[in-house]
Amino acid sequence: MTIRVYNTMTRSKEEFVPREAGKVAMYVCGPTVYNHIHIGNARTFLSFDVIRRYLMWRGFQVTFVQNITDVDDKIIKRATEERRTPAEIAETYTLAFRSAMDELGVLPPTRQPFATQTIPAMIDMVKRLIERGHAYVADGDVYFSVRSFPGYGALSGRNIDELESGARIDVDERKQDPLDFALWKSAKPGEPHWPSPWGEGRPGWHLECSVMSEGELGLPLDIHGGGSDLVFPHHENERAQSEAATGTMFARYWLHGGMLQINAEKMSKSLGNFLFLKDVLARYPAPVIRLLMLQTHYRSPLDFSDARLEEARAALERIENLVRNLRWVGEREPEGSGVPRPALERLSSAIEGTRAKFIEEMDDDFNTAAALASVFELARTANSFVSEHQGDIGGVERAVLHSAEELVTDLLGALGVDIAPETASSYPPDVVQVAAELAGYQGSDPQEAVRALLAARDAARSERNWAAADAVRDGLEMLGFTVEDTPQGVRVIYR
RNA sequence: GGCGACGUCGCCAAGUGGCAAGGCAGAGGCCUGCAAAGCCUUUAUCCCCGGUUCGAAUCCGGGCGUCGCCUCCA
Repeated sequence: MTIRVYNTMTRSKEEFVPREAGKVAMYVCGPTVYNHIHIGNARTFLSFDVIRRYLMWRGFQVTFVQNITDVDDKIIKRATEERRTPAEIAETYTLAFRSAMDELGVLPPTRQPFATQTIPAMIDMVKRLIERGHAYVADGDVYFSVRSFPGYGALSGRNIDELESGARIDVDERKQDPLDFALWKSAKPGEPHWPSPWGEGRPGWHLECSVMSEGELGLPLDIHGGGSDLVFPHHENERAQSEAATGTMFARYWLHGGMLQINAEKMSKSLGNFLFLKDVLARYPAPVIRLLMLQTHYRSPLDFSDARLEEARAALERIENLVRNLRWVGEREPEGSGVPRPALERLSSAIEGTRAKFIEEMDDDFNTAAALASVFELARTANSFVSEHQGDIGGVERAVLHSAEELVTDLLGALGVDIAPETASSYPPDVVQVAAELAGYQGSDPQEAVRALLAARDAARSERNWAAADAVRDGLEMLGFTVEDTPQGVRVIYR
């Protein structure tokens, strides 16, 4: 079985064959650290986190490199506004970025180079481009000559002449062609600067990704990823620089994620309709946000809203309940005499079928929505099995149900969704007080207190004293517990 | 103006030639002392018009609508 990916370069799905068997060299454009990242940035990083995790799950050794762009016009602008140095701005938002990614559950990159620590290699690439006739110096600036690179436009599907006629490009006298872009910019007073053969200056956008990806991974990269708004000009220019400088293919597969929208419009800082990731994380747990993203294919536009977050929350609960139900059955002593063989075999084959379907869908350009559907179908099958046969669960059945539980957590884990285990250790201390009032509990241990409350409720129920029983349940629910009476007895969930 | 993507149930969404996945929400029912969880039942000639085909949501042409890129953008 092979994995197929949609390659922007060829506009088609292709079989994924890495340059070295079993290993994947992956580069995803990281943030320019001039502000907190927004939920649209987060979508892209989440999409590539899922791709990376899935490739790992499928047995590839993935080297994942993501840059931090810590020198840029926007950082300088922000620094001026806040009367801080660009380095301070960059540091502040680098730390914010890392902690937000961590909270979102995005795996840290294998390596995360900084643009400012790669300046000599950038200067070196600019030199190579000048030597090869792909760049020229003008007044302390260095420009890349797009006409010197025959494949320019191939990635984004445009040609130079059309771009020029469409032109909203500022005409700069120093450029030989309006589409030429800066490799090196001479520094104005007060701007960060580094010495170079062309005078004090700083690198242009695009250059850092070319240099860092090559430096960390070597060429060609297997996967180069980013949001679809980076296709032009950023990735087009990166590719032109790198291939012109090295004569080697830059990236084997170009993957681009769809835009996140709010009210059917792209969210962007310039439109002012953006949400910071940190603010969304303050209201919804990371797995809810991740599940919302997973329910749409990574290349499609995704409309983001509170309503969709609520839906995702409910959908995640369905999966969590499934796992909880399976664990609950698995932890009981098997008492039943067994389930008819055909029913058990249907369950077993559903479990195997789910794994196969999940892999088939994910192998097809990371179709997370369809892969998730296979898990939901298993939920129905396993839940009905339990509800139909709950009195007959024996050792064999228990083992099969346990394998279903393991499969669900494994598959969701492959997508980066951790199904939270029950954490009995973190019961709130207030429960002791409630237990003292309602159950005459004398001790100080929250877990014992809960047990005492449940025993008191049980006693009340057997006397058909519903008021007393419900008082216990209400007391527990006020503290965040959910009390459920199952055919196997009462269980309590704390979240 | 140029290039590109998309239009599938009330909402979200998968599905690129052969009986239209899944999630959320709604309705009815089962289970329960009541709940919770769960189960069952229930809602789609796939934007419109033509064409190709034995057969089209899926391919082709036209129309309408939405969005993205072309300028910093994930």
